[in-house]
Amino acid sequence: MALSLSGDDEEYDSESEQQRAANRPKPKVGTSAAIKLPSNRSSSGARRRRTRCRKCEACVRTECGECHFCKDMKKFGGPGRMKQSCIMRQCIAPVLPHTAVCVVCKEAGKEDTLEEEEEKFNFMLMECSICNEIVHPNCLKVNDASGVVNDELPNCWECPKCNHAGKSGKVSINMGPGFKYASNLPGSLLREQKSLKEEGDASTAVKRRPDREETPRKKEKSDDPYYSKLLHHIKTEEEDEDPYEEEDEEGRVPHFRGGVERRGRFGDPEDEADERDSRSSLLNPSVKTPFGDSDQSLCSSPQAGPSSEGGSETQEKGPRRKARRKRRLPNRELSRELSKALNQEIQKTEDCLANENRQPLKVEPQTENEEPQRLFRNELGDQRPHLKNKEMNGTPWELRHFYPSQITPLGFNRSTPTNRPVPPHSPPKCVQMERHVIRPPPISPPPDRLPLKDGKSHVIQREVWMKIFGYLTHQELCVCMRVCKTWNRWCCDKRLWTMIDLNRCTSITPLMLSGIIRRQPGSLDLSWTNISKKQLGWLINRLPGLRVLKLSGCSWAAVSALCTSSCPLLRTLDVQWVEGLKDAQMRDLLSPPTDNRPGQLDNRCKLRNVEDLRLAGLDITDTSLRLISRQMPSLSMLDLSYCNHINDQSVNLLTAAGTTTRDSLTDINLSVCNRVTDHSLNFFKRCGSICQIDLRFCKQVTRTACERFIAEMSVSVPFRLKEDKLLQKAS
DNA sequence: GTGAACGTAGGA
DNA sequence: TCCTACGTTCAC
Repeated sequence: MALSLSGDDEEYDSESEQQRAANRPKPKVGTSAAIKLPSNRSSSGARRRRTRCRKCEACVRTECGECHFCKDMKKFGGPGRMKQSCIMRQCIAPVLPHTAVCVVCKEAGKEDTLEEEEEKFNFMLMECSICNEIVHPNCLKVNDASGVVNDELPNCWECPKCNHAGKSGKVSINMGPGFKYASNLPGSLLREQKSLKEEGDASTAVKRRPDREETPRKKEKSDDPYYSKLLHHIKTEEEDEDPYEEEDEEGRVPHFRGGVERRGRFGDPEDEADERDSRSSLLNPSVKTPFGDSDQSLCSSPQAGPSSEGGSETQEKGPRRKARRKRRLPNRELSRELSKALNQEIQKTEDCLANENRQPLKVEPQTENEEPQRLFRNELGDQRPHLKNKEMNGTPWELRHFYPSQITPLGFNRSTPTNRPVPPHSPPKCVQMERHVIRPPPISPPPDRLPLKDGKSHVIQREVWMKIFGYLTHQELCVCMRVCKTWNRWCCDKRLWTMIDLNRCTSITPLMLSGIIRRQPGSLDLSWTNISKKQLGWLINRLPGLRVLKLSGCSWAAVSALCTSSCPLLRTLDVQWVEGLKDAQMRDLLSPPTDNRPGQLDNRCKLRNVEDLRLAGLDITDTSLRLISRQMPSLSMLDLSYCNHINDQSVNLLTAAGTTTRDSLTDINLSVCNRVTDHSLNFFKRCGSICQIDLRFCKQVTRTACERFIAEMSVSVPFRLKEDKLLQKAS
């Protein structure tokens, strides 16, 4: 028995009840939270709590003061009930406490006193993720077995005894060292499938064992010195991560990731499509079409994860989809490729992590057909009427497709309206991810140099490689990630992922979400995706450093996640063409966060630091503009194009005396606002910082008025007409 | 299913 | 002794 806490639990229950009665406001029934550590720690014992390494990037950061947990802290005015570390300070490599000792010799780790790497390993404390026993490997007298080192978590392995006995790490699904705040992950997003627990241990034990033996991260202690193994990484990597070998493995997990997809990028597209079709037919005759087109493959395919939501578009029949594909824009293709590659890479990372942590990522279906069928039944349930035939904001969809392609205002990275992806009706139902911690990435993922086959290291240092990687596109980075483990780690460096663009990716999967968190981008483009409210809320709460968020074309249901979450550093918010976003919703968006803890009051606008706000195509009126001018003192760029309710009075509001926007606005886009007239130009004369006024396609604005504006402003600020009715400050 | 709450381990 | 925060439970 790996974790036989039952006895302790019973004993502790009564005790903790008494304690709680005194401490908790509301008496609760049940067991206490913490595990009582037995005085004599043995193999039957509870796990040692881990503590900060105090060295990693996260540990040396200061608290952000803005995240969920910071806000709870007393020092930030919170009640201090949650007692959790700042999201930004989640230690990347939590270590055993200083008080930990070897269960055999009762001594602490002694690796610091040794020079030889192999000796270091033998005398460092290693905690078994299965039996929790902490020992010096040297103190073990088991010669015919091997320990499996988890190189993601310091001092963690599966001890030779457990490994030899064939015990699996499954028992530590929620208990394993380093699995911090796993329970804080929304279960519907990141969770091992419920059935995982319910399904028979016997069957999973039988299954998982071979999986574990194939894990690329595994290191056998036995005869090979540990660190010489590390130095031979590159060799191991090449063997372990052979693409074709992996392909075999992927074939067994068809609903998560298909090897054909990856290979497809190197081969003939038509052949690949055929092969996908045939393979998918083999895998699941009922799920044929999604494989037939590459834009499906990006992430809403069964490979991309069972939570692939919605996507009625993705369920369309092959020929029709192929025809449409040819009309698509190159950036869309790129975006698809990227999301596909990202998804693959993320899945790979998840697989590795799951293996490292000895946790099953998923339960393989009993038959190959089983899981995909279930998935698609789930997805097909809800299909919204296609919005292409609808009108929004009084502008026919056809026109909305037409105009933006002609108008590309300078300084505004406008997303063009397109077919809105079908949003998820409900949070993912059958997500299969283990409850491992999603930690922010280290700034400089180890090792420092690329290990070579001959045991030496490559002459080029990591930082030089990083500079080279810096020239690659994300798509290319995803390819590099498949080269070897070291490159996989290095390419995950968040410096290479400051911007993540999933624009028009029709399905956002949990794997993608965790990949995003791991990369901690400063800029995230989720425009025209079917991200759900829960997913978005989960993301925002874990991206405290997010500065640019693009959600154009998403549903208000999803965007409303911004109402309850806080993104203090957000500078750019793009909510163009968000369906259902009107004045009432803007009010919710601009009101103080609703997730304040009791006793904690933050009346400041969640979006108070936004400088660039994109509201094109929304049915908003002066009511929203009043709020904006009050709540966004730093707003300098405002896109109100295609807002048919915007008129001269709106401009008057934004530029009125006493408003912050009067002085902060530098760029304003009012193109295709048909109620705006020449009179608005008079109001803009009051703006001290205005540099660009876009009035293109405003029917009631005349060129004469623009020229008059330029003439009158020339005394103080020289303007010019860059295009018809596009006024720009002359530099 | 989810995340707030909390006992207490561990460090200063 | 005080503070931080890990790892757990359980109310919602």
